[in-house]
Amino acid sequence: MSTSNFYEQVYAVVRRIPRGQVTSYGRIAQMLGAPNAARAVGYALRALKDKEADPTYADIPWQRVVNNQGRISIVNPEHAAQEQAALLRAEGVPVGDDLRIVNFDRYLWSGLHWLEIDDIMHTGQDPAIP
DNA sequence: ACAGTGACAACAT
DNA sequence: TATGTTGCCACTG
Repeated sequence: MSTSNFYEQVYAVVRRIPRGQVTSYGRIAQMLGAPNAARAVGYALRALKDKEADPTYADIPWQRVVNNQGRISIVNPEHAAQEQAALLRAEGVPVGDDLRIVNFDRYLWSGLHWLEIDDIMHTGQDPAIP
């Protein structure tokens, strides 16, 4: 079971990323008050692959999260990176052949502040947090 | 309890 | 610019 609070917080934030915009693992970590947990954020998204069957996690726009350089970080499986690139392009985010988002700063999501996150996690606004 | 893992990031060459 | 190295953190068996 992986109903860990950290994972759920990551998912709650990712759900808020607007279509056509992106953010980074590190920025999400900062929003959650754990500035050094960027890797853990990536780990949380990686874990989604094992939750595909659960509809609770079916609507998470994981493709909108890239590394701090505006580049897709998935290494394997092979096709995964191309899949993420395709999903982003489909929503208007230009991704170069080098898997880097063109004009990254232009599509960067402003993000959430800790007060908003605290609200989301405590009022049940987020579908995943009953 | 503890060592291993990985969709990171910052820094050093 | 392009690699390589090091620190980090939450989760897993």
